[in-house]
This record gives sequence, structure tokens and C-alpha cells, in this order.
Amino acid sequence: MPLPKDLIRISPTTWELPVTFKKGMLVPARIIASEKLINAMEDAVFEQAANVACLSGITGYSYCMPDGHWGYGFPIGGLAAMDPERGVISPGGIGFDINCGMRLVLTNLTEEEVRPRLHDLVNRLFSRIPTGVGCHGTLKVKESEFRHIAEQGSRWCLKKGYAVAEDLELTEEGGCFTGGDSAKVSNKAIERGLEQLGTLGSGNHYCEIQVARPENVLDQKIARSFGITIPNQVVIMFHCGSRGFGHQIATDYLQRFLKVMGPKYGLSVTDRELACAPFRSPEGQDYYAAMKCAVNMAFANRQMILHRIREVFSDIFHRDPFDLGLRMLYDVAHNTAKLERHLIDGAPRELLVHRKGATRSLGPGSPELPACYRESGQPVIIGGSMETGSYLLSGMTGSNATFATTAHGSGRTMSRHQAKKLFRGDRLQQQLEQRGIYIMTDSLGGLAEEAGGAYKDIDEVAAVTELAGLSKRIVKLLPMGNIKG
DNA sequence: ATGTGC
Repeated sequence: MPLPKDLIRISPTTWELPVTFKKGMLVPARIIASEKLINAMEDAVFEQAANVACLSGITGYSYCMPDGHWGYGFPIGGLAAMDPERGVISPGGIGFDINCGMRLVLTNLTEEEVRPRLHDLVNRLFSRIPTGVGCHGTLKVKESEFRHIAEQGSRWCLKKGYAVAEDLELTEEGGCFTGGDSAKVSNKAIERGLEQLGTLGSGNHYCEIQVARPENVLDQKIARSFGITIPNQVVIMFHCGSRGFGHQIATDYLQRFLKVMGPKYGLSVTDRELACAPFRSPEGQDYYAAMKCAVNMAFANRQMILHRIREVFSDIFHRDPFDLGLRMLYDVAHNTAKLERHLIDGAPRELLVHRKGATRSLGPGSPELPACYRESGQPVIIGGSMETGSYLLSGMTGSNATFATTAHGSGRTMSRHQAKKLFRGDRLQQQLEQRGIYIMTDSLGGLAEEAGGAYKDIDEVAAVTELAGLSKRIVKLLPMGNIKG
């Protein structure tokens, strides 16, 4: 597929569509990619990044990260910073799975210690962490309790004994976006959420046991400061979000925005999927307060899953989970919008940063970071496929250009439908087992959709983020065992 | 992504 002829190469890793690319663009669109990745990008990414550049109040550039691909309205990998006074908030810039995110957990166990118990561990994780569409959690809460969870996030877990203080310190925003208001959430969304705490979900959501081999440690010093200190150290990475709760909130507000956008606010968009409302309007503020509830539910969901992981490892090894070194490394959101301060032309400005399939990546010295990571920069977790592995990186100061943002995953190269035609889940499971990767799933079709071959080259994506000055590769993590929906 | 949709 030929690249758009207006596309300009700004640097080895930055490509730009000027405002002349499409009528209505207020700022240029920039795509962070190598030559290989830009050539593999779907046309839809260019169109969608340009559509986002037309949204009121967009500041600087509309961005797409190197793992970018086609999404609902915004590309997945999309980033837009809005002026909060003049700009809009758009659910399509956050995604249906609000606060879908990654959490990385340390252990002090080695591959040699874990391998003999791998099947037991994976089987037990699979039975303790519900997976799949429509799965229900082992914890059901009352509506009033759920409203607290939606407003407090991980803080609720700490109060109930499902977290230790350090878990919250090592979660983006302390595991709670303040200002969540459950009165702005529909009863339907709350009903869907009641039984979803501690559940993984489906699609590309998974929980993986991984190993950090010495040859894959790329920066010894920062790796040590992140707690990767022993050869062949085992870690646990998982990926999930706000389940049906967040999905319902996104659906509710997309409908509401579509009704008022034109008639009440005179906003027109190139694509209905970019439904939006002025951030300072009642509708915009209601969505922001409801979205924060979904963000908080997702933080609490990941915290409950961490609690289950601690129980499982403790059961299998007959030791206290903290003796096993089951400590947080970090938790990053990758589907949110939030008010953040960024330097624009040398002056600090508050901006509403939409990240959709994009990770915050604060560089060294950022005051928002916990003290233990202030020197290194923020841990960034880029999840790859179960075949090819994942990366732990650290934020770099070059990310000032992208509102402190980097990639979030490897990014699909083909649709789920195509992947299902090309790969077979049962065969994949067998092949991976032969390579020492044990997978439990209740959907072999879903497994085929997540085949490594359906994704971009994770090594290339991680390398490009480093070359672009967004995030530095610290450790490549290889899969040993995986549960998925 | 999603009690998977026109």
C-alpha cells in the first residue's frame, strides 16, 4: 500500500501529515514509526490521525504511536492533548475499555524454581482469575460498596485488606483518579460491574508468567533499580481493564454526546465515531466524572487480580507471598484522559491528554514519580504477544515532545477475523507447549486471534520508542505460562 | 474491548 503522498519524514522516527492533508485539520498529525512500521500501517491510521487533528482545542499535534492501528474513531496508539478551556473530550480518544492497562509484578523466584510448578501455577491462576466474555468474579459486592470502589479505586482495596500501601504508590496516580462521581454512571453500568471485580476478560487480556534472562537485561543499572536483580528472575505481567462497566459508560456517553454535539454545541466531526462534547460543558464534565469511575474500577480490578496472584503463589509454594517477593513493579493505564501539566514552548500548561492504547512515559526527574523511580524515569510496560515476549522500559525526557507518552503493545497487523482464518488455536497451543510456554484458555478461537503472527514485531516497536527518545528498553521478558480469555 | 451485531 503506497504511503500518502503528503507524508513528510521529519526525523528517522517521526512522520508528519501536514494540515493540507485533509480539510479541517487544525494541527498536523505525527506518526512515530520506523520505515518498516510506517510502510506496514493501514491507510485508516493516517485518516484517523488526521480526523483527530480536526478536533476543537487540539494542541501541538495529533499523534499516533509506533504500535498504532485502526480503532474506533481514534487510532489505537492515538494521542491528543486538548486545551481544557476551548477543547473537547471524546470517548473515542479513550476507548471502550476505559483504563485498560498493564501491571508488572516481581517475584524473587528463578525460572529453575518455577518451571517444575509451572503447570500447577497456571492451572491455579486459571481457576482463581475468571477469564472470558461475561465472566463473573469470585467477589460480588453490593451496589453501595461498588460505588465506593468506583470513586476510590485501589484505595478501597487497601481499606479492605486486598492491597498494601506500596501497591498504591507503584500505580499510576496512586490507583485513583480523584473526582470520580458514581452519580454520573448509569444503573445499567453499575449492574454490569457488580460481579466483575477480579476478572480478566477476553480478547488480548491475559496474565502471564515471564522470565528475565540475563542476556535480555539491556540496562543493568535501571533493571536493578526496578527490582530485576537475580538471573532468570520470574515476573508476572497482566493486562485488563474496566470490563463491561467501562464499556457501558463509554456506550452511554457516546449516545449522549451524539445527541447534543451538533444541535447544542455546533460541533461537527468527520466521523461519527469521534463524538465529543466541550470539556467544560455539563455533558463533558459528566463523562469525565463517569470515566474516572471506570478508571478506578479498572485499578481496583487489577489490584484484586494481584491479590489472587499472591494467594495462588502462596498456595503452590507454601510460603507467604511477600517472602516470595510478590511486589509491584508498576501499573500503567493505557486508555484514559486526564488533566496533566506539560511544557508548551517552555511554559507550563494544563492539558486534557487523551491516550488511547498509549502509555504515560514520564522521564527522569518527574516530580509525579515515586521517589524510587525518579532517577530512572517511569517504568513503562509494553506487552507483546504470548509468542514473542514483552518489554519493560523506562520513560525518557524526549517524551516531552509527545506529552510524556509512548507505545503500549505490539499492535495488530491483521484483523481478528483474518487471524482466525490464518491460525489455529489448538495447533498454536501445542507449538507453544513444545517451546516451554504453557497456556490455559477457554477460547481456542480467541487464542488464534492473539497469535504472534497477527501482531507487529515487538522488538521493532520497542526499539523505535527508544530511538524516538520516548522510552528506553530495560529488559525483554519472555513468556513461560499464560492464562487468557 | 463488549452479558460480542444490522
